[in-house]
Amino acid sequence: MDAQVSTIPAKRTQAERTAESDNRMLNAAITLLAEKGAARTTLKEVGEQAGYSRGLASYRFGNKAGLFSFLIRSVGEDWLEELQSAVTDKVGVDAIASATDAHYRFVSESADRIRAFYLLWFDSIGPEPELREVISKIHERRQIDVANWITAGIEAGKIKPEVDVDEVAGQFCAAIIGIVYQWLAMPHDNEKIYQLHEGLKKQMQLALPAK
Amino acid sequence: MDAQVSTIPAKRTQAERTAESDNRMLNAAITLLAEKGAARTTLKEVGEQAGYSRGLASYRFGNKAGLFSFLIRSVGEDWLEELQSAVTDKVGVDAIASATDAHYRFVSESADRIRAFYLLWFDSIGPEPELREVISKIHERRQIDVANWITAGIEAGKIKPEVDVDEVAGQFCAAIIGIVYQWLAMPHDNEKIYQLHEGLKKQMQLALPAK
DNA sequence: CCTCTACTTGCTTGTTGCAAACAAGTAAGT
DNA sequence: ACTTACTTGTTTGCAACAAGCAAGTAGAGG
Repeated sequence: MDAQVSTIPAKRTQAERTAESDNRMLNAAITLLAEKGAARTTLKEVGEQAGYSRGLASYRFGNKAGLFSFLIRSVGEDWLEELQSAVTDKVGVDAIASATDAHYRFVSESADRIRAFYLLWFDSIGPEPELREVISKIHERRQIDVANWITAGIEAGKIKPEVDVDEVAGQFCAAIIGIVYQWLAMPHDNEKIYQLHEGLKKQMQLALPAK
Repeated sequence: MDAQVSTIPAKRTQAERTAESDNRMLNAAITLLAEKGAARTTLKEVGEQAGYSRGLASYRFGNKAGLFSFLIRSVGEDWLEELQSAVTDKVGVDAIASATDAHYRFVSESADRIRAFYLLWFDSIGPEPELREVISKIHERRQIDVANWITAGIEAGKIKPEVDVDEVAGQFCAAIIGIVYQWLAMPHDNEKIYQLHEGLKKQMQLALPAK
């Protein structure tokens, strides 16, 4: 039931203690989410699987939404950066193609982190405002990133300046969400997920014609 | 708390009784779902708001998943037909444009039915197999409908025969899901939802070039 | 510089309330 | 009479909170 013990320095500062318990619980939550979904993941199990008591997750995060928003924040930051760094200094269609490829790679290697993250993403819609705000922020930032890639492409003279940047960026983000949905709904059908990413790249080429 | 009483014929057949309680509970569930989301909707409230006892929803549907899959089945059937009937006998890009317009219309009039339906749609991903099957069927059927519109367009000589029908159909369905996500996530921002539907129509025109 | 003591903070255990699920009963229709 | 719709009683399990215990921190007297 319990996890790694490894080297316990016997004497740790309070900050180290919480940092470790936070981390352990985060990992436990990710595993449980990927395994059983949000509804069937209990705070009790999170605490226990992290090697603590049934009550710790409750105590630390207040409630399920607290834990989940902590998770989204942690994973979300990394995730945005990972996508950005896949793009490096590319612009326009190239940037979007690289991001799409990277997205497919991450998703098809099926890391529990990503799965848990997107699960919460979908779990949080509906009129529960607790996670909504955190997630909205990530959506905004993602769409801004995409819009910037496009405008950079225009400024580099690689894309017709007439295109409606925000519209295409919105279209791209919506399509990614749709693809992720399919991925979560049918995790086995990798072929389809690949096809959807490829198709999206083609679509973006059409939507962002060269000058 | 309780709803319409209207004309109670005092003497009803058993079939009529269940039909009515089913209906009342369905409506109660739709209202509650749209109001509080899936997690906070309780079987107890569904029964009581429908004008029955706290236990009836449990008894009738077995469990939450039972109620939800009943709801998805009921609403899903109508919903597919409504979309199909908006297309009537159009083919190709026209059919897709009509369906997209209809989708926008339904969504922006914000009927609780549609909202509850799509809420469950997103709620059901993750490793809970109970609703997955029902929803997968609807996805399949929707994608087949779209593919048929496209092939009909090809056969009518309005679309280049080289297009990958399944790929474009998949792309369209994914995009719709992404749009619905945005709609549920930010119900106020109607302008954006309109823009996304319009953008999707444009994208489809590009993806389905005339012969 | 040590260390004893007061305190703060991390974590656990006890308890309450509520919903899901099921069982057993009552009432309405056949 | 008996079958089917519905209700009420009961169990189980989780979330949420409160109160207590234990580990770590700081500050004054030696």
